[in-house]
Amino acid sequence: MNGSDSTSTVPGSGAPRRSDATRGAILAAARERFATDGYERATIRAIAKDANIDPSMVMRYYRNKEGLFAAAVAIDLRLPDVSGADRRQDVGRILVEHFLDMWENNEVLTALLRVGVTNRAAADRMQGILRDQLLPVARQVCPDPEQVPARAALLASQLLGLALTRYVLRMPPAVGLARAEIVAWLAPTIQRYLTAPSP
Amino acid sequence: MNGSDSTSTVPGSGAPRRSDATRGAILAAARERFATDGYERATIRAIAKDANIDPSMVMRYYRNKEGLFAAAVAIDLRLPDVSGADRRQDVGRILVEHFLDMWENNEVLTALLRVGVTNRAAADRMQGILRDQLLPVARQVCPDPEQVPARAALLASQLLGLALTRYVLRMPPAVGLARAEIVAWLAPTIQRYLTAPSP
DNA sequence: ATTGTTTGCCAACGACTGTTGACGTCTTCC
DNA sequence: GGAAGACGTCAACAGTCGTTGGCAAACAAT
Repeated sequence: MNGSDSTSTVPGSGAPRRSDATRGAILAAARERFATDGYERATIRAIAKDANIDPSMVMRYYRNKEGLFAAAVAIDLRLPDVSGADRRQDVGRILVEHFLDMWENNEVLTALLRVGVTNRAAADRMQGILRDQLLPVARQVCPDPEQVPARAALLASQLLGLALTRYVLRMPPAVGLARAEIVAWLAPTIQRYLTAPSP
Repeated sequence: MNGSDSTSTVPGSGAPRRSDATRGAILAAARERFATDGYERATIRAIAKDANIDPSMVMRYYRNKEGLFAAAVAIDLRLPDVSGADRRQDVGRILVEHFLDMWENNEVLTALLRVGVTNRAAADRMQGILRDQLLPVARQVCPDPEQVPARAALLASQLLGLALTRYVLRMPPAVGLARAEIVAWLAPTIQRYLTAPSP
């Protein structure tokens, strides 16, 4: 089938092992199952079957189901730099477009949201992403540093809400929105949450 | 300990049965478990234990786990009428305040969102609520009838996103927002999604 | 007092879960 | 060559799940 995709094996450290193909297949299958089924219903047996290996291999390479999930779901939002004065007044549009690209090309985001709703560890992971990746962006464009967390939370609420209705719940009217429509409607909202004077 | 609360027994039809207290206890325990644990981890055994009865009673009265969930989670958003010309220009604030009241006093909403993310039947139920309860409100205030579904979807994305970050994921900065802050920030967003000319 | 029905508890079923350990095979190094 | 270890398969464990049927007590109707 394939040999390497954008989110494949080799995190960059350690020598290449003979089992890297298997490890990669497990991770790919795990990501897909977690994304579509959530944590509990994503069975290790089902994941192993998808990866065409024995369930015990999953345990050998990732210790736990927890360990598998932790290894399968690592998220880097790759948020762009918006500190430039010119980009700062477009931060709404830039962020919305970036998020749409991310969500449509990376099933890991769906997996994390689906699992985070019922799994504490995954919810904590999402908090970490908000704190380490979203908050710095808000800091770049917010007028008052003290309001940064609140404004980042508002930002997260709108973006995650869109992802929830469109990519997780798949509500028809949310799925039916064209990309340009979403950007046109949401960009001003995000722009206001981040840069407008507090109301 | 209590005898009757706002969401207790007797849906209004049928003769009162001797087991109504038990049925109510089961439903109350089920709502709490579904709200905090999601569908899979909300065990029938755990629910029965909370209600101080035998697990088999749950099956007798609600047939299935599915049946129990269907009986436990029935949602009426009690959305206010906003057709009046004076209320129409306040629809953003009115809806946000109404949703905050709902979410903070009704654990059933949390249950439905938590379960809907991984359970098809619950997701369909949410679609039904959007269609039957949210869409009519949007129809009352939208300029162009053709845009009603899209605008209702935007409305849902912002309100569900807030509920997700604040009541389900419990992200600290979202939990830390004061009620007045939320209303001040979100009301203009909702107002715009529903009434502004399309961008 | 006797029926029939409702309510409840108990024990158990089959299926499925995460996880473990033993065992054969293939690769690698000396 | 042989030794050491990585890789993979198989069978099984202990536990939990939803669900079922039988049986005793409490009630209702006659």
